Parts: sequence; C-alpha cells; structure tokens
Amino acid sequence: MSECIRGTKDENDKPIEIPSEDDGTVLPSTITAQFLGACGLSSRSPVSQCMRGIWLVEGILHAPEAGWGNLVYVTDASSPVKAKRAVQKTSDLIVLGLPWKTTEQDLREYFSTFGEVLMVQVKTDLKTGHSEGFGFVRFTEYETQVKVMSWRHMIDAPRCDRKLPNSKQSPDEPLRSRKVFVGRCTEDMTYGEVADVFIPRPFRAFAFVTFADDQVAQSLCGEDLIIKGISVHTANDEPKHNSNRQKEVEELTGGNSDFSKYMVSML
DNA sequence: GTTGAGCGTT
Repeated sequence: MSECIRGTKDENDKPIEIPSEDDGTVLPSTITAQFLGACGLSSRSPVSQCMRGIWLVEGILHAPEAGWGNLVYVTDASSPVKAKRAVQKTSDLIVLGLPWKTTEQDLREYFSTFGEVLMVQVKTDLKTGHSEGFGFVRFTEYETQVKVMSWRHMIDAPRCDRKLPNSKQSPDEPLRSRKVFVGRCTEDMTYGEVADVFIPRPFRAFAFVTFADDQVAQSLCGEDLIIKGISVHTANDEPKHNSNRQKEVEELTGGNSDFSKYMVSML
C-alpha cells in the first residue's frame, strides 16, 4: 500500500509529502526528485531524541519496523563529495597483462564490443618499438566503463586486468572492492558466483577472489570461516588502506549470511 | 606454505 511520508531538508522547515512505492518502500530517486543531491532519510526517535538512519537495502529505503508513521524524515545533506559523484565521468582505464603481440587495433576491436571506444593505447618501448604489455582505454559512456571494470577479460591471453590507473585513484573515494584475499585455502577449493579468481603459481596457500557483488565481497571480509573442516581466512585485498571502511561495511552488512550461497565448495 | 602484478615519451 502506497502512502505519503513527510520529508524535509531541515527539521525546522515545513515537511513535504514523499510518495512511497506500493510495497511501502521508498526509492532514493523519489527523494532526489524532491531534494536535489539527497538520496537517504533519517528521523528523530521520539524516545531517544537521536537521529536514526533509514535502512537502505540494494538501493531501496525500507520502512522502520513500526511503519513510516507520522514522523518527519530528514533528507541527507548533499556533501560536495556526493554531489561530485552524481556526475560520473569516464576516465582512462589501464589494461595490464597484455600479451606482447596485442596491438591497438586488437584492443579497440575487443573493447568496442562493450560500447563506444574513445581511445586506446598500447605502450611501447621507444627504442625497440615493442609492446610493454600494458595499455589504456577510454570509453564514451560511463556505463561502458563500469561494465568493463566488472569482469575478467581475456584478450589473447588467460587474463588481462583493468583498473583505474594510479594517477586517477581518488583518495576520498576508495572503491568498495569486490575482491577478497583468501588465506589458508587449499588448492582444490572452487569458488562459485565470482567474477575472477587469482591463485599464485606455484601454489602458496592463498588466493584472491573477485565477487560479482561488492556487498557480498565486503560481507566476507575479515571472517574466519570453516569450510568442509578447513579454517579459511578472508580479508580485504589491500589491507593497508581501508580498515576503517571495512569495519563500517561489516556493520552494515551484518555478517556473512550469504556466504553459503556464494563461496567455496570442495571438489 | 596467510596479500599477485603490471602504471602513461609527446
């Protein structure tokens, strides 16, 4: 049953009515349509007088247990960072692990299947003119960039990683990684529902697993899991940068209930 | 046997 929720940008302002969906949830786009740059809600608890955020699951705002009620919901302020994120521009992606023989034409052909390509480069040694095994690609549409970033690619070779170049990593926005470090694994473990797996050869008892979903990946981080009698350790793929972020996300995702669905089974 | 491997001549 659809209803109207009282929302405002400032608690002292007169609230305006925000329509909910038929199932009682609210879409962030509905919020954004009324309050530029905002996409979340919180309300002041009549009991504790504290502001409480509204639960956001897979991009949808869910009513509190007691329903939306007659409370006034305050939209989240649009911080400069969020405002910047709304306009997603494409950037060059570095493509690593290219075979020596791969040419710019090969790269363009390959990436054109995902969307319009603005530019490709294969970096070559100035003296010898031969490929250095990496290059860059730039797409017209940010959508295409996201698509290409999401999955493992094979360009005349078993694996070609692509990611934002070091020069383009923004320190205020560490991408929530879909990749997890798996320690103490055994060689015969297999991984389900994943985008990529990296196992060092020769085998060294750890692996990197990239999941299709960053929420799943993050919910696994930091867990010690028993799988078929073997204790497996999972952690963030690059522990040095984002331990705080990781804790935050762990609290939000509330443990590893999805684990059995997604992770490891023994052969 | 608990953190791979690579980063842009103009």
